[in-house]
Amino acid sequence: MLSLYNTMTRKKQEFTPIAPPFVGLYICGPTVYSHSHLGHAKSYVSFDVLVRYLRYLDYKVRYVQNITDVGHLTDDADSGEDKLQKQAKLEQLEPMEIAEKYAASFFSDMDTLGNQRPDISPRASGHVPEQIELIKTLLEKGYAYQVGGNIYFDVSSFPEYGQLSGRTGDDQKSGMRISVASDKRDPRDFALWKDSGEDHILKWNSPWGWGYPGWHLECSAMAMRYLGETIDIHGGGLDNVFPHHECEIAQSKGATGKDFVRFWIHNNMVTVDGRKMGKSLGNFTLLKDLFERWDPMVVRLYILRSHYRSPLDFSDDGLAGAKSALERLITFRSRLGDPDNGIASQAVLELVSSTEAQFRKSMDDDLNTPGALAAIFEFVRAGNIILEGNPSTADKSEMIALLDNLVKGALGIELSTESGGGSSEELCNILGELRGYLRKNKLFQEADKLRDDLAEAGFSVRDLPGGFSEVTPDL
RNA sequence: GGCGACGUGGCCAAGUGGUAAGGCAGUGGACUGCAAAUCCACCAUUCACCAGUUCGACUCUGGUCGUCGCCUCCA
Repeated sequence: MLSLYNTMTRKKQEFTPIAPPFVGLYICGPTVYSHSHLGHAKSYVSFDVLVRYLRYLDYKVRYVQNITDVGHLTDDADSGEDKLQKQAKLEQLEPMEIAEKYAASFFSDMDTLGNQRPDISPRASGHVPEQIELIKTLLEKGYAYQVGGNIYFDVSSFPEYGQLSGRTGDDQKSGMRISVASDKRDPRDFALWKDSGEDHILKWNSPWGWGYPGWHLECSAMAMRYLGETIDIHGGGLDNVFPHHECEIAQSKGATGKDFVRFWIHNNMVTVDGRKMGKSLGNFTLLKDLFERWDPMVVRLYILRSHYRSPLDFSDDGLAGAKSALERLITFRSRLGDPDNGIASQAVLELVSSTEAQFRKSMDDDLNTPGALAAIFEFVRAGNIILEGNPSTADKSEMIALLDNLVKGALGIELSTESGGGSSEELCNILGELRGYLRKNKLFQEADKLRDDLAEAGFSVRDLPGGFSEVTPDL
């Protein structure tokens, strides 16, 4: 039975959906005004594994993840510049060109990491009517008030505010940097709709004049549109708990009178030298840059080697460790060869089923991927021992199926052996044969020169029994 | 200042009230022409520190120190 840590209750709870086998899942997506960084990778890999594991458990998941393409402000809630508009000015493009460009970049990076696409990727800009409707309802019910062209949510009207984060918003004393907007009744109140003013490019017409929706509103509107008024799971980064998710709850429950979310799931942050990696700190590593130095699956494994609720401190040593670990998995997979039919031996069937049980036990415990990986590595050791004894192809196929199911299926780690494509594979075979020939004729100096040269070019050589050498490209 | 999380071997990282998974790195051995891969063995009497509860705590309670996050857009 899967249990998940619910931020709302601050404990692990058995997960059951409202209407099994269907699960509605909403994850806060990125604001698309720059390329994605490692922080995004950790977040979306974590949630991808949640989706994959739910599907592995045979749930029918609808995975919704928004794209925020309505500019929100660079500063606090009431001043500063629209981020998309700012970037548009910089790149001399339309704001929507910025959104399009970086949304495409985001999807491409996520694909590279092996994340499954969300079932729906709704854009905030495409759901302004829904947001306006939500505001109308909140105004009617007395949860919101209008000041000129601005609409604010009246936090004092919603006593549950603060339940999720344990923060009411009025405990802000010294040390905080908020500058209170003059037209709010209460500093805790937050914008539902903002008057666009003169220089705001992204704007829509509304009953309150030209303007644009508040940041928190889009998630409420889109989540409810596609998943209903009460959704099973809502996730996002830990840094979104307050104020973003707190405000979402207030808006949504205020409007519908129903509980908005049953399970709140939050993943922890990526740090660099112990400091949070963030756009505003300028210490982020772009995924596109990272992928030039590290295989995307190395990055994925690196992320999954720590728990999603723990911070991940980014380091090259860590990546190097993950790379070695991944190579161990890939080597094992390639030793298994191609799958075939047949009945596996009792010993292998037992190994496979105990591995799967161990794997599930860890994953059921709030997606404990480090524990699940430990089960896999124990399996790899046992499997390597079995391979020494020349097992049947049926045995090997059984082990392949397990890897496909757990490592590839549930964790999304691709253990592909061919990365170069057909022609380079053929070339590798020819070079492997050449080294085999040289060794057979005891021309060791020449054979080793070939091996050294290949190593320099990024290929590993392994001598196999039978006089043939295997040449494979490094990760 | 308020709220919250965390502190496990050289590095990373799980974990249970009954005496510490796994990965990386390292050491020794088997295998190899030499390697690589693989296997075997070794690698935390100890889980920040100090009290307390308990027959027994790394795991529960209290305190101390340290690190980090949120309180402003951020995954």
